[in-house]
Amino acid sequence: MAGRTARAEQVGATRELILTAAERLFAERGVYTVSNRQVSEAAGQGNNTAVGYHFGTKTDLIRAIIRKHAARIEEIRARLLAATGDSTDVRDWVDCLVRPVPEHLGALGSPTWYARFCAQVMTDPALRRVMAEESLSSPSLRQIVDGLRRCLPDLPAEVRVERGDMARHLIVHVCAERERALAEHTPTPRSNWDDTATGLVDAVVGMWLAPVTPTP
Amino acid sequence: MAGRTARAEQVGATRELILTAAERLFAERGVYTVSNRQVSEAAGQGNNTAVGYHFGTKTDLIRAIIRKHAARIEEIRARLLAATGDSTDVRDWVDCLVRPVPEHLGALGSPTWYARFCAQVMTDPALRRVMAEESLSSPSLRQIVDGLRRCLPDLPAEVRVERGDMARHLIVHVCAERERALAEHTPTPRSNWDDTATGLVDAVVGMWLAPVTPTP
DNA sequence: GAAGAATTAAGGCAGCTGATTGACTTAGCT
DNA sequence: AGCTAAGTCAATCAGCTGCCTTAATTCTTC
Repeated sequence: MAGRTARAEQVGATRELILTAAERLFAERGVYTVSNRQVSEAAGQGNNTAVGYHFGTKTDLIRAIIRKHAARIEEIRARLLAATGDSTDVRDWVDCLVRPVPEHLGALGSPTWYARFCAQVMTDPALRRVMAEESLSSPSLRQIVDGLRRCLPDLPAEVRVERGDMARHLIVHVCAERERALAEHTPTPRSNWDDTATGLVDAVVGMWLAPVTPTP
Repeated sequence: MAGRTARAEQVGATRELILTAAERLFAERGVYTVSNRQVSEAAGQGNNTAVGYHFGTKTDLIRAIIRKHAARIEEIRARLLAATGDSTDVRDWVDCLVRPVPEHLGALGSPTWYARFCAQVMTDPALRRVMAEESLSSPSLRQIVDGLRRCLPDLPAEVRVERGDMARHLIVHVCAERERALAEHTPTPRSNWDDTATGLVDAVVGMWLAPVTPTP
């Protein structure tokens, strides 16, 4: 099993090239306007069908991109979760919920494409299922939901899921917006990903603590 | 000019059929997976190229769909704006910002497709420009931004634009989410569009009033 | 070291796309 | 009534798509 280096490494490198090229093209031009051929070419593969060979369909490729980042993000979330313990401060749990994504983007170094990619996948009527499946497989997310529920026992269950959805959308789209601004050299409200996360946490905490107007 | 009825009415009806069919297909299957041909057929036009004839490119068709709804939404916003006057209550201005969209969707009657359509257009790297152009042409939106600024004079300018962006994304995606749930007969957090708007306003007001953590 | 498998390359195929074109139908004007 | 122009239809075009097939290359394993 010592001989797995040479070949397997080459294959892994090719896969990585394809994943990176795909993520970039998808983010910049849109998931549906970019063909598997173009991805293969952009990855430097003379092979027309490199994507098909290594990943299968475009949906499989997208799933692979998500998984690649999910691992890192999950690590960060687990770390923050450990630090939070059994806090009863809403902000601690919102930190766990919000910070992993911008922190991951910051760690990637400029420029990044993943947030714009995610925003598209989350919004597309066909692809949103893929993203949902991959997200649901994270046990740490469930822990955060539980933690928030314990902090806010009086909040009606429907409002909790409503505001959870809002937070999800907010995280992804604010990061995507900043990513786009960076790519286009447009001014951004915050000067780095860490401050972006802070602004996001401020807003999400405010949202979550907001009083609920009763509806008849 | 009295004789404009017969022919012009037919044409207007055909255009309307195409717009409705396109909006529905785009929302359900995705803007890029639906071809102009399929739109023409779904609109009952034996003509392959009805979309091209009446609207031009797909982008032009999308712009026409946006304009069609924008007029109604603008009316509602103007009405709410008049009622708000020169209030100094944040919630009044957030009402003006948030309620037009869900109220418009409610007035359309179930099922609707526009919110899902908008979510896609807003997120796509190429189409987002179209949506931005159409939105910027609304003077009443600028009034609301001004009103909010007067209510929150101590909020840093960057945080104001940041939270304005957040509100924009929240409105569209929460409405899209509810629309999707209605279409799939999945339970929704709120039982009608009016309550959805209330939940959205609660959250956006909380977000806007949230304290700002200083960043070095 | 040679047989064999995995990977990459290259070309070809049917199907669909947007866009153009010309023929046909119908409304509105004189 | 007859002409013009707008609207509708159907066929066609080149270009691109995903997918399949067939070499060529490279590494593994016996």
